[in-house]
Amino acid sequence: MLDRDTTPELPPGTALAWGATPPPRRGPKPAHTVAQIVAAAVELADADGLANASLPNIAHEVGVTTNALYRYVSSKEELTVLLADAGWGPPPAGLASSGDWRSDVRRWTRAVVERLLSRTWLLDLPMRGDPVTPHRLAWTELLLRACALAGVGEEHLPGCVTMVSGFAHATAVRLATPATPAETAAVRDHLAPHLDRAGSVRLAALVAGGRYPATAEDHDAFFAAGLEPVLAGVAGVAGRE
Amino acid sequence: MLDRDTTPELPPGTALAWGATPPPRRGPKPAHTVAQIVAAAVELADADGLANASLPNIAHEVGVTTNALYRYVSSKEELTVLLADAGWGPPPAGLASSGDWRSDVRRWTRAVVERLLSRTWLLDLPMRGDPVTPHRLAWTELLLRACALAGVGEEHLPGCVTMVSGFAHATAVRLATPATPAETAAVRDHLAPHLDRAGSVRLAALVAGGRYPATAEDHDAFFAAGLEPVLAGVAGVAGRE
DNA sequence: CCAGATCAGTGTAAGACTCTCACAGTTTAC
DNA sequence: GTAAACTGTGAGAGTCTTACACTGATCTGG
Repeated sequence: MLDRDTTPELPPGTALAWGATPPPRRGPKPAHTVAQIVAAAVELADADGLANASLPNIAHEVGVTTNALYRYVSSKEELTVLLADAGWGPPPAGLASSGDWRSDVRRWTRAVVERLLSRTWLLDLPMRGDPVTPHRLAWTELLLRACALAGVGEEHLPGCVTMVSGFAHATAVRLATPATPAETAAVRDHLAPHLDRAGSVRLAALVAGGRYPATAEDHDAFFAAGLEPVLAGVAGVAGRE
Repeated sequence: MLDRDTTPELPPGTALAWGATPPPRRGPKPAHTVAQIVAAAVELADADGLANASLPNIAHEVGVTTNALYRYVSSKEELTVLLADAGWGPPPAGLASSGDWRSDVRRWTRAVVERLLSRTWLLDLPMRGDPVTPHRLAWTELLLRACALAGVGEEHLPGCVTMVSGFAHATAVRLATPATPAETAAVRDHLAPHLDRAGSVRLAALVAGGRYPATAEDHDAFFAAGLEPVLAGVAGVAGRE
């Protein structure tokens, strides 16, 4: 039972994520650090998915007993928060503003999708509330700047952030499980009669047109086409301030 | 090991979700149905979150042994797919088109957010790929119609759907854990110095202005403000066909 | 038409996991 | 030297899943 929580009002893990280090205390010095533990967890998740980042596995990787981890982290939930922030990591250096807000938003969204697709276990992490950890906030800050550069006013900034990041997340979710051609065909054949019967004319048209679900090939096309309404949305609230 | 899978190419649970019933077979008739099991799971999740919908709990609720469930469902994953579709349920009847596409999109988005906030365990379900279950597709069909009514062309329909539903999902995620005033204040006080030090001027301004994170009071304002760029985005790709 | 082989539904039991807590031993700082 | 903290051992209450025996209903062969 970890008792070093200096600010119990904060969501779990928040203080630790910002590098809060309690003042030196009495007993023997810790043989490891929270950063080491989180790094091990990231490695395990990268290797074999989120379920692989279990406390026993992490402990084995670090070289301690499962229980020793509870000296560094008060619960699995807290470690999950740290894992999420570490999994996102800092935004790529190339995301600095180019002066063209459309390019900024486009590159930001692409970077998010790429990160989520290269670390699909980030999609499995339970997320609630607003991001309050350093890396995730760094990503948000960049998006905020891009929107502000476009001329979006204060009252529409949160909305634009929610729209753009929501689109990025939804795109990653859709592309995260690349369907094999056989699967796609099976789904199509299975769905078509049901859709007709249910009167889902729009869906039926998309399925018949092969646009739904998107196959792995047209990742880029899907992304680019989806980005257009997003950019139009930002521009829409930016113009009429 | 359930062997009744008629179309193994389909994602797990898909066939069952559409009510696939294998032809009558030899042994004793099942004492229960998949629908009963899923209903019990929904009830448990509604009562105490997704973790409460465990196989032992579901089995207890239904009145059988844990293992008997494996005669109806081949794995927990498959049951999770069914649980997701049942949790969404059919879209409310009031979502039929009003003739005004803006109203349609607005009401659709609001309905999604409301459903997600009244069943926050839907946010905990692992989601990948495109929805292929009946209720979720019914929701999508309605959104597609609203976008088509706005004049969005075929090539932009998937993008608009992704944008709008992504926004709805992201909004629900942000509002799902209502922060107490004390928590909000604690986060604010804790974050402010870090943001200044990191040069996150935009975030610092939002935090200082009290707009970030949103408190429980301004759910509606947050939602309404966020919806504006979304509607502008749909309008943006609808006009220039 | 009836007997019996065949398979499905169920219960009991057990395996390999998970996260968490309690206790004793050891090490460090006050 | 005392008090506190790190670590290991042990254990408990869960999770999902598989294997095996038993009962019961259907289909097949005579």
